[in-house]
Amino acid sequence: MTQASDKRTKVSDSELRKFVGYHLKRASNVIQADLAETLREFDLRVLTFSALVLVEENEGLSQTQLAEVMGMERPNLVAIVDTLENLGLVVRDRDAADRRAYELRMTAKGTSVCTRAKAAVRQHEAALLSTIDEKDREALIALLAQIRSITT
Amino acid sequence: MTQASDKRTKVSDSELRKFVGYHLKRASNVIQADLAETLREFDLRVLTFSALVLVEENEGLSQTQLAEVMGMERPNLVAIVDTLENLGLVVRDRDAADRRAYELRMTAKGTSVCTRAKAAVRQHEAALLSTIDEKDREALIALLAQIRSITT
DNA sequence: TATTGTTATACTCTATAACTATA
DNA sequence: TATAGTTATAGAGTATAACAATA
Repeated sequence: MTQASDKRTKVSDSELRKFVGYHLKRASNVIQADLAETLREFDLRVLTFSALVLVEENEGLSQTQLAEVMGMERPNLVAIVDTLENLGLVVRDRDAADRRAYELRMTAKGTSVCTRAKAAVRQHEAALLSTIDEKDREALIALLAQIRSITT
Repeated sequence: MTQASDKRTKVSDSELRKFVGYHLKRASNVIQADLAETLREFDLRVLTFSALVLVEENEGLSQTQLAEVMGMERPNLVAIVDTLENLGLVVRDRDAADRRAYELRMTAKGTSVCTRAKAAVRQHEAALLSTIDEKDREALIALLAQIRSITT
């Protein structure tokens, strides 16, 4: 029997659809999966890409600062910075004023990869969200930013 | 030195904020964390809660059907159904017509827990999103559903 | 042959506790 | 003592390959 059983009319998720969290997670999964695929050609994951963009925009910041702005714990950042350093995209400079800390800086290659990766992500996201007009996209971002800013 | 260094003006994420995926992930993290906390008193995680609600709405469905509607691979569902069965919330009934498959059914306890958990989630979500009016919340859900439906 | 459920496995993301070296 | 980075570890979520039982 290759086809579905007769009793298998259809599976409904209408109860779950009442919850914003359900929609949020499913939508996030779609975008994250596309994002991960887009970044693969640069040997970047979503988190290493985010970290790279943040270092570029805030050169010299410490790992503690990076962890804070990324909303994650410091230990989880070590492997991310290790990866970026091993790829030759970022360097750890000892902070002369506080020798416990590092100042994270871009390499020339890091800046180049960052620019190209951002362009690729912009392009893929635009294609993926092409059915949503500019006004709705801005409204969506505003609502998501509002949710994110909830302290809990 | 307890306070921040002078050079630490502020860390900016304005570059990342250009991407919908960034906002989506951060917002999703906030809601999922609250959801997980809400479900803890019922010994449920986000995925076991989702599965429980889906079994209640579609009694007799198979694990393959459940995996499909949840958007995940079959192997990952085994532990979820195991957990629900161990909690006494769901039972695996052998399908008489196809003895390879199970029909997933609610227990009385499962129905009771499901009803109370859904109420708790509704309540926590309403409180969390209280600053977003009904119209915006519906617009948000519509946009998220549209993104989710992208096949990729 | 193909499908259902399963085991084994691996990768990613997230979190906490405890260590080291500096401050 | 307190902080920056680190190690070790654990819990979740997700994915693929391969197997036994059944179709």
